[in-house]
Amino acid sequence: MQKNLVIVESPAKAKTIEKFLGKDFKVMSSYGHIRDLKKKDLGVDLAHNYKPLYEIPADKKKLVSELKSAAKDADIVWLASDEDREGEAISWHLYEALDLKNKDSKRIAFHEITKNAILNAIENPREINKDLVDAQQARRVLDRIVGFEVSPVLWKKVKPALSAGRVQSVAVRLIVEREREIQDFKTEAAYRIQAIFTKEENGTKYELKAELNKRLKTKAEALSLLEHLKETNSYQIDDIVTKPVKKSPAAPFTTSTLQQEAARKLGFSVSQTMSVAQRLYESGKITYMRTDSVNLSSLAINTSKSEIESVYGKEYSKVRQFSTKSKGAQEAHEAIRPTYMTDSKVSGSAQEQKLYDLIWKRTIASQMSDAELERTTVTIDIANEDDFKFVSTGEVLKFDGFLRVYLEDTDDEPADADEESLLPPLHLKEKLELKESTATERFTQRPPRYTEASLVRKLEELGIGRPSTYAPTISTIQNREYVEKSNIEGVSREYNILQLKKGKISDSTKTEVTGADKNKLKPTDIGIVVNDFLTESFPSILDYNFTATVEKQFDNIAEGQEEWTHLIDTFYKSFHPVVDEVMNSHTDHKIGERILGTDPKTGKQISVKIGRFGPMAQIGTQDDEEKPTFASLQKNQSLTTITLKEALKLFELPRVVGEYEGKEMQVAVGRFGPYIRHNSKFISLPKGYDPYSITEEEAIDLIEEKRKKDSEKTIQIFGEGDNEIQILNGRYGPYITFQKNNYKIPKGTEAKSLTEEQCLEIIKNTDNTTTKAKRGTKTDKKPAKATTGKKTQTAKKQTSK
DNA sequence: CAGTGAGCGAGCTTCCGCTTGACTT
Repeated sequence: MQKNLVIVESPAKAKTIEKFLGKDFKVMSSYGHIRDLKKKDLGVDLAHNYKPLYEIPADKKKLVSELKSAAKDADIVWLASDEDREGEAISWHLYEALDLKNKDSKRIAFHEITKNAILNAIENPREINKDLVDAQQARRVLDRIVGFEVSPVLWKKVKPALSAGRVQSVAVRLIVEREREIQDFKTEAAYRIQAIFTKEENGTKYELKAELNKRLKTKAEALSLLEHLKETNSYQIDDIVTKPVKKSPAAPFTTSTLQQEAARKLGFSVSQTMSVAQRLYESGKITYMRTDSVNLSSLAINTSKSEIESVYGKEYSKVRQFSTKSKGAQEAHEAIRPTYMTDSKVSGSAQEQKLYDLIWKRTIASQMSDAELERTTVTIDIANEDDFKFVSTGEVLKFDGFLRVYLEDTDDEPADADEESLLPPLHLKEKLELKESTATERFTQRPPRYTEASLVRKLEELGIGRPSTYAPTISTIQNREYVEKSNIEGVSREYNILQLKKGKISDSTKTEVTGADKNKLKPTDIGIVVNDFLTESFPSILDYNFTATVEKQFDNIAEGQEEWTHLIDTFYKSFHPVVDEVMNSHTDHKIGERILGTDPKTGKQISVKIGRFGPMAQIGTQDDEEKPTFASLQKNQSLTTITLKEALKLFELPRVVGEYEGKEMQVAVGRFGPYIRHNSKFISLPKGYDPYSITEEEAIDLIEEKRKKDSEKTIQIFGEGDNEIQILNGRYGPYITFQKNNYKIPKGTEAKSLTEEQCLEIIKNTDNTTTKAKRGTKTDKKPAKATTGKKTQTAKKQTSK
């Protein structure tokens, strides 16, 4: 019907653009890429100069045929995907897949979604930039070759179904190396000397807090200083310096900075931030949320300016243009900002409102004046002492500027620096009285573990990964069980305090908790083993600069200075032989194996390594006549640190603790912790019970307790065996369970009064296709917990035998 | 949902970057 077909990447964008263009234009969306390398095998024809073998993925077939027929009907097809490497490739794939050779098709691009920008783009169409497309093909093919050649090496050498890649493997490396730094970190103690001085002026008493200009290494030094203070007790203000300080607002949000601030200020996970932002974007409240640009459109700058001037006054406004400094940024979009700067609040869920508020404030603040402070530094001289002085600083806010709206948080661990505050009136050469002085033993801080958001920041800094992949990458390395979010309990540590007060020096000890961590990324044994293997075998790929180096070469291709196949050829010729060599290299021990010693009972070798189901210990070797025996490591144990004694203990389980009702009670540790098995039922051991020492009586009590709880859970039971219908009390209220399916009880129905017939009715009326479909997708998808994958594997094995 | 695990078979797993979807016990 319409003469013109415009194709953009995102449906939300299509909707807005259609409004601007009027009825001669139909706007459709490609939903990102429409073609990709073959899903199976390498997808690159090595024998024919690395020809990429493209296919339309199954879930895109319908869309592509719709686009194709719409293109057929149109006079002109406008390819309006983003103006970056990936966007250019999307246009080219559309051109090829929709068969636009004999059609009038034009490539256009716009950075802002405004009527002017779009009309301007339509007046200035161009050809598809094949060099840029080739740069994308090089990127795509390189990633495929790396991923699909290195992963199989891991399957063979470490464990099936593992993965390696240009981005994920480096992300894991960062986390492993940080953990090593933490392990190797040696804390150093030093004494921090603080003092409180007093003075009087016009009948008012003032206090002044100050700190010694140096920390003292030993207790003896600290003590001798306090002794000196006690003896001389004479202090005078030596210097007062006041200077203005300016603070400037941070740039508007990119994907990465939004993820960081939402984590710090709102406690959102990286993926949570993205899905909330997606909803805000789809409802037209914010601009696109996957961007590496800090640029604001002139419209946004102007509306911010008038908003600031009307709400806060002219002196709060300062127009700023930010420039992107992150490596490899492609800047196809604007920064993340509110669509309408005049809306300081929006409707929606609590999360949406909070995230929007953050985005609004950050954007507004970025267009506001600097905050102006006055910082005063006072130096206090100690009589008969040349090396040491006390120093006190105070800050006065002269003009709040952008601070009125927004201050960026930092990731730094809470430092023990005092908050800088207002100083009392002070004069040069003035004498002060010492009220007290305290020497506190302080320790250097170990490096922090990465959070999801700080890992994203590091990856961005290294130019690794893209806004659209930060969240998925973090999921991948956790799904593969290379890293996990851990809660680490701290240990308590003593520290020493010396205090001079009223002419006496006291010495006391206090304790503090140190090393605790919550929700931080920590490598697993598999992560450590895989990382060490990869960094040794493929050092160039694991190099932190690998991406940055190849990005430069992609740029050369984009500028037409190099053939993309030439780059890939050079890479492959040096890379592939290494893969072959590593794959075929024979080692007499498995990757990551540690030999701990010999079993005192049998004299056989005890070792630990990664097995098919994760880290395990084993007695004996495959060369022994008898088969070796195995035991999984427990959750809190690690391949790298487990001792012979701890390993031997693992083989004491499962253990029979006794009998109850004529059936054995067996204790063991499973995936969900220690449990008792009795009459083929499982009962978890609550905290405080040790599977190695639990007694028969304790076990019986726990079984009885569990039975009591279960009976409270059950409301009614009908039938028996396969026809058993249970009405249970669940987390979300009562529900019916029948043949391993759960059914909702209609609102307003009393669960207790249901009859068997009514239950069957509910079961019959529940749309079974949806529950089945749900189950289908669940197994199709990546196993959320690794168990589904393992289950099918073992099941297959058994049937084949 | 808690067991498993060292060699005949057969075939599976895997990358990075663009996009959104359909779900609730």
